[in-house]
Amino acid sequence: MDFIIDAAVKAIKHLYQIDVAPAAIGLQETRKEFDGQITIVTFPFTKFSRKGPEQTGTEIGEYLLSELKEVAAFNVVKGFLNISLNDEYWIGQLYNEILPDSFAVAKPNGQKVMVEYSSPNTNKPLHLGHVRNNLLGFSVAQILAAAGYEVIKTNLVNDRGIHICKSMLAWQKFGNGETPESTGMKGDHLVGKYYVLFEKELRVQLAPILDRIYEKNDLSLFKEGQKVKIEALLNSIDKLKVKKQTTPEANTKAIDELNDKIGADQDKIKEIAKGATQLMIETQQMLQQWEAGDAVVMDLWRTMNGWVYAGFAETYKQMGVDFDKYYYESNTYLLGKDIIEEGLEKGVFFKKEDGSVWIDLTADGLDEKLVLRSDGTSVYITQDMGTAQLKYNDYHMDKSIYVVGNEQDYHFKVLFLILNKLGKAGADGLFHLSYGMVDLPSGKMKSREGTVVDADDLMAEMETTAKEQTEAMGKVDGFSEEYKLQLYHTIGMGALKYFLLKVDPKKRLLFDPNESVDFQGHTGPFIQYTHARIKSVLSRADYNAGIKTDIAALDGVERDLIVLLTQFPTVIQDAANGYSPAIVANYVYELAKTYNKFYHEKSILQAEDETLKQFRLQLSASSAKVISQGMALLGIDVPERM
RNA sequence: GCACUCGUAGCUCAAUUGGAUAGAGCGUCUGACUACGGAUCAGAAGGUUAGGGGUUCGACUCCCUUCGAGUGCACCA
Repeated sequence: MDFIIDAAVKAIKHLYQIDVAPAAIGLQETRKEFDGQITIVTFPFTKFSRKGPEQTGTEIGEYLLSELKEVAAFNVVKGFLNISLNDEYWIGQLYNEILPDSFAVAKPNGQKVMVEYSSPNTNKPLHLGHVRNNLLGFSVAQILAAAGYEVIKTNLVNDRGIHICKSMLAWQKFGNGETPESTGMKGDHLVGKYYVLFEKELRVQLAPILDRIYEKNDLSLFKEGQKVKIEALLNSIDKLKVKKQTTPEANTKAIDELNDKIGADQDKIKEIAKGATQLMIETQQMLQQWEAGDAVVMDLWRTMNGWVYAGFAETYKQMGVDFDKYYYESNTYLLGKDIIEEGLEKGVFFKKEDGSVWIDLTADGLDEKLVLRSDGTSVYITQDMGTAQLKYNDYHMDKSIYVVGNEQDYHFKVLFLILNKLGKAGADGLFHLSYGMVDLPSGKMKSREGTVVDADDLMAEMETTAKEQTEAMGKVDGFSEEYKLQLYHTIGMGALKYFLLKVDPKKRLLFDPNESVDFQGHTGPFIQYTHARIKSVLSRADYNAGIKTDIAALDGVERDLIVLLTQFPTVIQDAANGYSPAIVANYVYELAKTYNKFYHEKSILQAEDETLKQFRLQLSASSAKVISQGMALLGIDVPERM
């Protein structure tokens, strides 16, 4: 559409003697209720023309009509100049742009981008939240690649730390030597089982300790500093309880708030008290042994992580995601200390009396943030600084995307700010793709309350539902068993992936496990069905992509379809710029819907003459191609038959 | 308490980043060719865009404010 923008710039120069930037010409699609395909908003130019928006629009319109052979007509409604391009132009678009294999294949833009996603902990299986993360990360990587970037997909595996030790300890104590082989369980689920067992046992051990705190006021188990904290919390709780009693019962809101605060304080006490359980003491010891490289612990760690990796590999395969590079925290958790030195020298960080190192971000509207403990060990953000440096050293990428939930917004704000202040190469290209949590109707998923939706279970259920739906429609007669299995997977995953990706990543997402994901309407299977139907028509016809037919005029739906198809490359760029698969998802749906309308209104195989038939076949084939490519950007396959 | 994010039809989501009479799907109701696949298509009903104020030729979009929801505020990761 650049030629219209250029012409509009010339029109304004010619008519009003003003130079406007091409970007100032806001082209948009003409809304369905008006004639035309392209619209220019003329309000911004009235200050140059010193005329009303209608007259300005008319003047520009007349200029375009006389200067551009592609412009067939125009009309002006208020400040909107609606332009109709002639059918010859649109038909030319189909043959010269859309039909060739080069359509929507971006030239390499010479830029490298890293997309880090998934990044699981190795102590339990993946759940629905991870599914959103994985699908988003994979799709964004596909979109960026289609937009011309060289993409590196990475997975930063959190394979060490206290949570893995919990699973390890529980297995040691209660496992009786169980293995994935001996139980037939998937490795990640087996390890997760022991994590749950750990938490269960921990609660048992915690009860008497809490009893001593609340009932007997006995704090002898705790160190001085902890005692002070607990006493302060107990005090706070007492005050809140008094306040609660003096609050009228009718004021339910105030009561709820007080209860929340009491609950929060009690949780804090619980956290401290956990540290006094035998189980946590042993877990801490195990972590120290791990850090010291104790042979037995290391061996167990390697074994159990191995189980988990085998399990994850299966889940990733089902999900259809993959990675170019794995980073492991066991290798990176000590990184970042040299950056601390560097920051101190540059005066970006400062050291407190106890030896801890901080950065003052109050000038940027944030807080003071600890970057190194007083004992000289790293914290989370120290590692991340080091890992960012490591990644950059490995790839020298222009951009680096972190696909991480929005609960870590603050962390990444701080991390990027620090790297910027340190003047690190690549710091400008850092981006946190922050996505919303997946909520259940009951609220947030909580592993402790057993309300998590397991990724493997979910995918299996989707396949089962796909099978039931397909069989109920009696459409699988004559399909081989092998093809059917493949098909159920394609449809089930298509429904799930589309459901999760059609929503703007930033927004939180509601998932109701009791209400199965739809297969009709604005869904993946709807789009897959459209594709299969086109393929069915094509296979019945002697379709030839090469023949250029001589169509004189287009009908409304046909033109709409071509207009939509021409937008595909722009959609890819927009989605890449916004890191949003939702843009692609909504576009492909719009395309499928428009195709279905065309399909119902126009006969293809029984077209009036052979020329028209070939043309409609070409239009159909183009639609199938774009649907298939668009869905591939979402990581969704489209079947030939379903 | 402080900070950030969000609030659009009964439900789940759009709205070309400040543009036209706010659009889809599900659900509800009505209808569709003896032709290419009915997981489809056509139509109806459904809205004070949470409330109020402001900026603008123009506001779902930007600013202020009230209400409501979520998240974050560890020498955890």
